[in-house]
Amino acid sequence: MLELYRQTGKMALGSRLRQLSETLGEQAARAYRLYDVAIDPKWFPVFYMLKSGACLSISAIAGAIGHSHASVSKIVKEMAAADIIISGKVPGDGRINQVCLTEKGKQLVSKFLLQAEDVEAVVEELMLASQNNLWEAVSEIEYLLSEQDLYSRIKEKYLIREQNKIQLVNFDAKYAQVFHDLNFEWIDKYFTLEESDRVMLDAPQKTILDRGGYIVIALYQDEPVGTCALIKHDDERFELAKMAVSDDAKGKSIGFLMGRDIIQKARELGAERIFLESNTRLVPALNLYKKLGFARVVSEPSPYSRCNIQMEIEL
Amino acid sequence: MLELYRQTGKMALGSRLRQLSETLGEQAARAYRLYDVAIDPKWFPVFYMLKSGACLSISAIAGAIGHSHASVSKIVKEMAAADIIISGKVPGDGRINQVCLTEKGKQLVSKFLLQAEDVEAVVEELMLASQNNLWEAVSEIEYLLSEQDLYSRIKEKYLIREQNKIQLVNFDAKYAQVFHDLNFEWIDKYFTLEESDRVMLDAPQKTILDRGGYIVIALYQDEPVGTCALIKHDDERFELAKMAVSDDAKGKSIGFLMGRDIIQKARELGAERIFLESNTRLVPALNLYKKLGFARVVSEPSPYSRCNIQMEIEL
DNA sequence: CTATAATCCGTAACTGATTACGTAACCGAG
DNA sequence: CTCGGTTACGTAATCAGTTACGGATTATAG
Repeated sequence: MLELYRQTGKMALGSRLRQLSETLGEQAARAYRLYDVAIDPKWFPVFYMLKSGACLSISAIAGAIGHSHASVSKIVKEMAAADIIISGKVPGDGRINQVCLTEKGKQLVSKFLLQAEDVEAVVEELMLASQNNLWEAVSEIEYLLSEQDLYSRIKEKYLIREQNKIQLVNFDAKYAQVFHDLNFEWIDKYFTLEESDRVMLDAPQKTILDRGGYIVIALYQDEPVGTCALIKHDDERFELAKMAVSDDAKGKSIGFLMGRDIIQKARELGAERIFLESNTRLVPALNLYKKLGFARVVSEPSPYSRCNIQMEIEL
Repeated sequence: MLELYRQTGKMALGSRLRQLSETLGEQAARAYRLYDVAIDPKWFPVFYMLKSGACLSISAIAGAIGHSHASVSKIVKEMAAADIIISGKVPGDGRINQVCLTEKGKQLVSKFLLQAEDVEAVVEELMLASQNNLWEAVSEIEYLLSEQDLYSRIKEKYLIREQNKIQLVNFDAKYAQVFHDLNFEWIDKYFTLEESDRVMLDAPQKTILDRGGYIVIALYQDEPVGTCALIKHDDERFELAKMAVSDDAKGKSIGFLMGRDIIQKARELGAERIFLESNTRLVPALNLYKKLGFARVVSEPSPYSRCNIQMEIEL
């Protein structure tokens, strides 16, 4: 088993912890039988919460010991059957099931504390004999995870890996079909294609590039999955348009990368500002534009009927 | 929850580890969904064992990954249903179910390794950010427990606690009944009471103490639970006899403590050796005598018919 | 050579937790 | 004062493992 851990590496941390906790639990359970305290080890956390004599509600206990309320509910039922605790409604709030130790339960407390003391001492000795304190190590990891959870830490690595799969390349005749299809797809999905769309999608070379514009194609694992165009209106004023990403490749920041590239290109071409036209229905797109630095402006009506918002960025 | 741990102390180590491992497992599972590797996280250990392309038996895998064979059997069934592995009989041994990756399974390996790499990196970073390395801490604890398990470590503490509940006191008239009953009980259980027994049990003062002997009574939580007598035969030669411990109090080394006390007393009385008579059926008793330093001797036949062995210790 | 023990595996039942869901009680705004 | 939303709780189903048991096959001892 140690051999497995050597092979799998730290990925197996979770299952290794589980295994250790099981070993500990099992051996501790054996040891508890030495002391004649008739408490099932799984009752311990609940017992601990009540040992001072206070009465608590099911969910208060659950919250304190980090179990679900359902779990506490079951444990409480068992302990009540063993006559260690008594539970019942409390006048103040009819929903609450209040749980208290019985006399028998209170008598167990001192015995319980003795065995707790012994276990505590043993664990303490194990820690002292270690270079790395397990208890502290767990605390530290818990703290680190509270700052940023494991999921988002892994996701960061994942995103870096994904970004390396993305390449931005210049438009080329071989991407003409993709340029058409990706844009047709989303326009057709949300709106209806207009004549000006058709012209541009059919002949990007003539309508965009030959007029001093620029088109970037995003490749994901060498497959074209995104397009974005920079259309020249005059020497200072360019338009960002025809931003499209295939559904399969959404969520990989491809739009952001293309947008950044377009802005960079506009600067090179000597533009002073870029504007774009969009629709308030396209919330994710608007967020992307905002992230890229575009701000809303009011200006002349668009040639496209689908557009009800304009944004602009000063370079 | 952290509050609970502060209260319960290290006793909760096991459940704390379990909780951490659950958090890790759950978040990792979420993260794994990012990568499109259609492997259930619980399959990972099995997958890891097979990833090199080797074929293994169910129990070989179970042994290597530290699961029960039943668990591996279930996982293998699931993985086979997902077409990741294939299992079947092997000519050599008809009992064995050999498990191998399918082509589809083999294709998953490289993808799997990528995600493993990311998780590995994240966990590694967590460790580096900690003062106490969790991974190493677990290793150290596992090593310490392999030397002496948690159970026997706790038992040691328990025994010390128990020994403090044991007191040895001199015989007194108020213990006459106990002296009689405890000895009667065990003699009657294994053998039949003889006349010489009866005399001694009925009148220990006259037959033992007044003739220069000694009787020790062991108290457990202030209740008499053990007796042992030192009978004077002549100035140099004493006999250890009437060693009895109540069934309730067995397993607490009470016999050993009384024996040691008797030997000490014999030294004080100027004895040169102590002998005892017993029966080979009483194996635990013989072990105790050996532990006290007695060695087997052959000598004159005993006045008690139940005795078939003599032991002696030189002082 | 045969009887017994050991090994390998699968199924079933159990365990200690969880999530899902339904019900009853409470709360706050109209 | 009632009506939707929230809270407290219990029951049921689920989950990932376990132990228990039994059947088939192999190894071993007499």
